[in-house]
Amino acid sequence: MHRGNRHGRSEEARLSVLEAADDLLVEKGFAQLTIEGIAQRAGVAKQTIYRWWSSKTEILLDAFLSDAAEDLNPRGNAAPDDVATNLRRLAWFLTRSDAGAVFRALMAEAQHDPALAARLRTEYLDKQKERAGFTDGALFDRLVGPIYYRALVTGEEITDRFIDDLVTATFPPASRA
Amino acid sequence: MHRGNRHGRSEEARLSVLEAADDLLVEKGFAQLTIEGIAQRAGVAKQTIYRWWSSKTEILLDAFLSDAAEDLNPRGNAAPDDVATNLRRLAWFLTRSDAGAVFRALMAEAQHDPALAARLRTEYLDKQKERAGFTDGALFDRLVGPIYYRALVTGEEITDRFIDDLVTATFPPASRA
Amino acid sequence: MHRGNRHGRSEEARLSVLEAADDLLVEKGFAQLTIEGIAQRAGVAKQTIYRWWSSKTEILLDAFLSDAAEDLNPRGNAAPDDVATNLRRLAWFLTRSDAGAVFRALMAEAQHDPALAARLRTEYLDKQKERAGFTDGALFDRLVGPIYYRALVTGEEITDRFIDDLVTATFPPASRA
Amino acid sequence: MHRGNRHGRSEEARLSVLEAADDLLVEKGFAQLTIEGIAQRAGVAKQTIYRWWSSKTEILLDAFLSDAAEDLNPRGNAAPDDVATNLRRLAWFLTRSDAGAVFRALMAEAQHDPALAARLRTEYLDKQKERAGFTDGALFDRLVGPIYYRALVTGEEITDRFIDDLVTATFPPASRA
DNA sequence: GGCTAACCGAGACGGTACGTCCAGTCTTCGT
DNA sequence: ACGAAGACTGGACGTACCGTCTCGGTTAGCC
Repeated sequence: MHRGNRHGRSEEARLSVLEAADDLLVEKGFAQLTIEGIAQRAGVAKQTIYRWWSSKTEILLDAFLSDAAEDLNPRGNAAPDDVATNLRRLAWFLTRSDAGAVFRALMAEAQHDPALAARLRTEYLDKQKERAGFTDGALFDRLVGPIYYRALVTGEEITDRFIDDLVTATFPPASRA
Repeated sequence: MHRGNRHGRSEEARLSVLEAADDLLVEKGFAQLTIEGIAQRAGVAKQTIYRWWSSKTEILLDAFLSDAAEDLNPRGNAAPDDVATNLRRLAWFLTRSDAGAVFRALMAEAQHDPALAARLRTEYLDKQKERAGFTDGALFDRLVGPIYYRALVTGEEITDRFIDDLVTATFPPASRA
Repeated sequence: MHRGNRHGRSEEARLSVLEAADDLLVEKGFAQLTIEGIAQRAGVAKQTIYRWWSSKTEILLDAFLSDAAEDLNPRGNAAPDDVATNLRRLAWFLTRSDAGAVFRALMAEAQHDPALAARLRTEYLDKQKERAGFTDGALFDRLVGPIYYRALVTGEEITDRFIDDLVTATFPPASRA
Repeated sequence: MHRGNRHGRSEEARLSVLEAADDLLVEKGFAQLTIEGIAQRAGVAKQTIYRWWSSKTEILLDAFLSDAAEDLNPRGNAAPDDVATNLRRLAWFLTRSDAGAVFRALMAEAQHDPALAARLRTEYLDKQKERAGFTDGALFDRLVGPIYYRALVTGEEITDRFIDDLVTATFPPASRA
């Protein structure tokens, strides 16, 4: 593995930064996450971080997009059973996974960082919607909205029952026949 | 109003801190909001702030709870028409009002501050649900979840059409008769 | 001893900074002397240093002027015997004392720092000349110049013989009678 | 001129480094002179500098010795008239020439760099003394010392009058006859 | 005339210190 | 007793250079 030459950046440094950022976020939380801490944990000079990223959120976004997106690939289609399964996966992702912790931190920062908000939407949320196979955006929002609401806002547990009721109410049995 | 006295805290100082915090949040965003900045704008010593609040989020929470909660009082009851009206008010609050900006910032911080999250829930969200007159929490979440989702996550516009469809889907006409 | 209050600066902090700077200069030399190192050795925050001094040379000048000037008070008058004694003291100061090490460092910096050069002249050199009781500046320079030259430039030892010859040549015996 | 060969270093690179160092010293002063700056100005890679010089002072010394020494060749011998002329040339060199600026910077660094001090003495000062034709070192020092003193220490102007008095005092008319 | 060694430029790397900013604590004075 | 003022320790910020390194390109001189 090369480190510092005219071919450009060191992949080794890049990966250890992303991993360190991920780990430290989960360990100490966003507020206690510092560039200096990441550099130290990654065994990398601060300047190397500033050369390639402009802020800690950008590091997290990078880490999130590269190692988390695929975990979340919805499968199946918009049929109710598949929908329920995918919503359960979404709930697990948002509330239980490490990548979800990173996502919550990014979502939080996006509240006062429009550029980050835009990147999160185009590079993650929009792709989620596409992969889920929904043509009706409002319908999609009525399904995932309550999940995000509990995960990000109330913190209330997202039970299977909650998801089943949500799917049933959105696709009433009467309309299935 | 008294300043430097033996009669307890200065109401004048308290109000000018809350106002300064509110203003600076809207002007410069959460990240650029500092205790020192608030103290300077409010014409108050830093120590005075630390004596009564423990962090900038607590100042914001104080400001939010005292001057924004009442704006949001739902009216009417859980009947569909009132529900739609209240959801429209909620959407306006979250996306258009200054208090909404404070709320988004607080929500963001709550992602990595469990104490703040708890206070936001007990002192704001729970009361909202109560005042809205919903006995079924899951039903309430299916209604407001999509609103919060668009306001906090996707940033997509919350149109009247979106709200009407949401209400209609949640209370299908068939079930009204 | 007070530390940080509205009466102004902490004398304790001031003195420990000056002492730390002096010590570190002698121990490690000017190039290895850093503000961070001084702060650490003095048990003081970097900001406290930057609040009162603008550079490491200013700290050294402060230390030099306060603790070294009096050591050098010339005594007697411009009579040859007193002159020789005072020149010996000057030679010892420049080449052997800790304060002399600080002075050499300051002289060095003054080569590319006109403000420092000016302060050194007005606050130290001029006073030296005055205290020595010389009315003829050129005469004074012919006496001390060779001492400084050996101390700062050639590093050659300044022997008693060298000083005696210097005084004899400057005040020829013929002129004494 | 070649770049990339197996016959040793590029004269082109060497000269442009020396010139860049000289120029930058005069322009920005010793403290602001950096290896990176020299490399950039000279259009040369940093590594090329580190391959041939070990520090910025070594570059300056190289530049100084190669382009300044000859300017200073004393002429004539130790006779009073020649001496005065040579002292005037020395004063001009130290206070007015670009090479003098480099020399002052080197002298300054030599205060805390014994190796540099040694090289300056053997490769410049000793040769000066030899070329001046003085057998009595102390006598030489009594002549040049006051010049260096004013140039390096007090910054006071070195007038023709000052030099004439210096020579007269050192070689009293009575002793000439 | 292709090979190859020596030197070149470029520039990324791990580090250290810079000078600044803000956090949170403390002490004193004035009201 | 409280508020204003402001100095203090502490620590992260983002920047500038340090000195080291690896790489690809150029150019002799040799086979």
